[in-house]
Amino acid sequence: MQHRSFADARCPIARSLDVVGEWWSILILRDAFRGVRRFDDFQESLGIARNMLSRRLKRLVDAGLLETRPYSARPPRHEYRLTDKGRDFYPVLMTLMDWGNRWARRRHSAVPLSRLTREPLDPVLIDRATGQPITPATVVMRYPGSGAAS
Amino acid sequence: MQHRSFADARCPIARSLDVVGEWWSILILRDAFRGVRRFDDFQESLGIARNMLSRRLKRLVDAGLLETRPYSARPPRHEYRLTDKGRDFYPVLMTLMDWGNRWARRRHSAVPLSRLTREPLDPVLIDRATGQPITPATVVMRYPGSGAAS
DNA sequence: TCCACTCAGTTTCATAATTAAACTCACTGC
DNA sequence: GCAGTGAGTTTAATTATGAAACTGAGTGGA
Repeated sequence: MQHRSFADARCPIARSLDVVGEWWSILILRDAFRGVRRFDDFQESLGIARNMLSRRLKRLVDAGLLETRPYSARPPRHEYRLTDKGRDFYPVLMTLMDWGNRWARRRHSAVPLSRLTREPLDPVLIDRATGQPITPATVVMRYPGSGAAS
Repeated sequence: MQHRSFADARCPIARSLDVVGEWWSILILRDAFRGVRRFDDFQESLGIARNMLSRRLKRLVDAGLLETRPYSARPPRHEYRLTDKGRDFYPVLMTLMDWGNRWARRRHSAVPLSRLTREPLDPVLIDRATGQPITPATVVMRYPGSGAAS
């Protein structure tokens, strides 16, 4: 039982997609951030086929974004929880959410608010060191063999 | 010729994935940001099957992230270019890239640098209004029916 | 003891998506 | 003419996905 791979080891985007690029994986992570932990709850929340859910969870656990934790010994039951690696995926979900709210708007949509101000969030990506916004114009890529290009 | 849909219209993440969640779509956008514009160049760069590339490009054009532009009338030829909607997808690619570089590291990997300092970027998501970092702890979601939850 | 129920899957089979390779079509340049 | 280019389609074989039924360890009640 393989999963497809984009296999361009030099590209960090391709490597990320190797782990989360399959159908459902990102929505499973979204649910995990919402607090969903159990097999049947994921299944009902997503409407995913049970065998697919089983595979995706396995993959996410193998990749280290989720971990299983027993919450009952008798009967033996466990739940799926985000690891640090999984929690660190949050910015991807937020930028996806923001893009969806900006460009694929619907009348009724979930909106992220600042916990402080209760105002809708306006997420911006900046560089921690310089404070500069990160845009195609402010970034150069450095590829394995030295140099730099846009 | 349908494409699958997650169909949860209230979730902006699901709506985004409706457009870019299929295999290859995100890597096509990545290549577009790198400057790739022509069918055969995408095909060679990605190693994608030509009929799949054709479908994905069509979908991305229909969804408004790419547009076709003739660059020669005789012979009739066109290229694919990012629209504003497509360019606005950049933060998703950057957060994916950052996650990949942090958690799926390889010896030789492309790394984004600040154009100013030529130092590796350390992308952080902040709220434009408050300047606060955006993390699960600083966000509450507002769902269509009023209230708020984590 | 028997029966119904829960959770977390697995199995089976039908349907849909993806791939590789070959083919099309409108040109150009020799 | 004839080979070559760019941008795709078509076809047939391979994979992935989905729906529904089934499994297995255990609980709780009659």
